[in-house]
Amino acid sequence: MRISTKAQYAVRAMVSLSLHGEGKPLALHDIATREAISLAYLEQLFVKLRRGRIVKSVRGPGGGYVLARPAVEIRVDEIIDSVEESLVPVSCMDDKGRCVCGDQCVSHAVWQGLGERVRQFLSSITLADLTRDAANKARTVLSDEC
Amino acid sequence: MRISTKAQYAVRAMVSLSLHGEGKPLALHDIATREAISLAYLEQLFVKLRRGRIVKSVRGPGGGYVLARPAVEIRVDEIIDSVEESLVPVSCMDDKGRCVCGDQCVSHAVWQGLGERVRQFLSSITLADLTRDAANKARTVLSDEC
DNA sequence: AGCATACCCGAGTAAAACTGTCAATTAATT
DNA sequence: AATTAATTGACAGTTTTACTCGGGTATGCT
Repeated sequence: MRISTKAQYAVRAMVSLSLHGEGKPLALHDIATREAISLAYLEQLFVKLRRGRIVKSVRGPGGGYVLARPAVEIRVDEIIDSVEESLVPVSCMDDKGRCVCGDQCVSHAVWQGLGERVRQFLSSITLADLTRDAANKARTVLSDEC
Repeated sequence: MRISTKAQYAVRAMVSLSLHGEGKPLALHDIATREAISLAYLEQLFVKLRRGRIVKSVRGPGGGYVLARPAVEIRVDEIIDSVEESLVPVSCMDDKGRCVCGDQCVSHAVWQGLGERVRQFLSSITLADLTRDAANKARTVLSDEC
C-alpha cells in the first residue's frame, strides 16, 4: 500500500497556493520553483484540480490559479480525489465500490473498512489546517528539526 | 493510493490456511487451487510470511504450512507487513519513518497521521476474526450476494 | 495590432512497480 | 533411491507512474 507522489504533489501545491496566493492569482511557475516540481507536471495536476472544482484559473498575463473556495471548505480527501482515480481501490471492487468477486472474497470487509477509515481521516483535515501548520513551521524554521 | 493484490492474496491465503489447516500442515497446492492463485506466486508470498514468523513450514511429503501462532494472535497488519515493504510509505520518509525532506514538507503530518490510522485499524483485526466471518459466509453461501 | 504571459491539452516515453513464471536446489518421508 | 514438497534466485511481460514535449488558446499590456 502506498501513496503516490501525485497525491503528495497535489497537496503540497495546494498548501503553497493557499499560503502565498492570498486572493491574488498565483502562477504555476511560482509554485513549481518554490516546491521544486516540474512545471509541465504541475499543469497536468492543476487541470484535474480545476475540474474537481478545487481551484479556478485566471488566464493571461498576471494570471494563475486561485482557490475555488475558502481554504476552510477544502478537505484533503477532495484534493486527492480530484487528482487520483479512487482513494482506496481494491481489485475485487468495481468503480462504484460494489464487490464483483465470487465466494472467494472473505477479506472484502477488511478493505472496505480500511477505505472508510482512510476517507474519514482525510476528510477531517482541511487545507486551512495545513496552511496554518505550514505558516507556524515557516516562522520557527531556523533551528528546527523536521 | 491503492492496496496491492499481493496484500490481498496474502490475507486470503492466510484465511484459507487457518480455515482448512486446523493444526495439520496444509500444502500450498491446496491453497492455490482453492483460492485460484498461482502456486508459484504463492510460494513467493509464503517465503515472506515465514520470515515474518506468521507461518511455519513443514518439509517433505505431507508437509506444508502451519500457523506459527494461534489465529487470535495474528493481526492483519502483521500479515501485510511481512509481504509488503511498509504499510504507508511516503517518499519523504526513510525506512524508520523519519522525515528526510527539507522545509518543503508541510503536508508530512497528513501522511504520518494517515499511516497511524491505517495501522491502528488493521491491527485491530485478527486472523481469527476473518476466519470466523469466512466460516459464517460459507454456511450461508447458497443465495447470498457478496 | 502585436507581443508576452500563462493556462490548456493530447500524445509520447523512460523508469519503476507489479504480477507472475521458470529452473534448480534442498530436505524429509516412504 | 525415489518421490514429494518446500526453498530460492533470476527473469520476463504488463501496467502504472512520473514525467516531457509540442503545440494550442485566452488575456492583458504597450
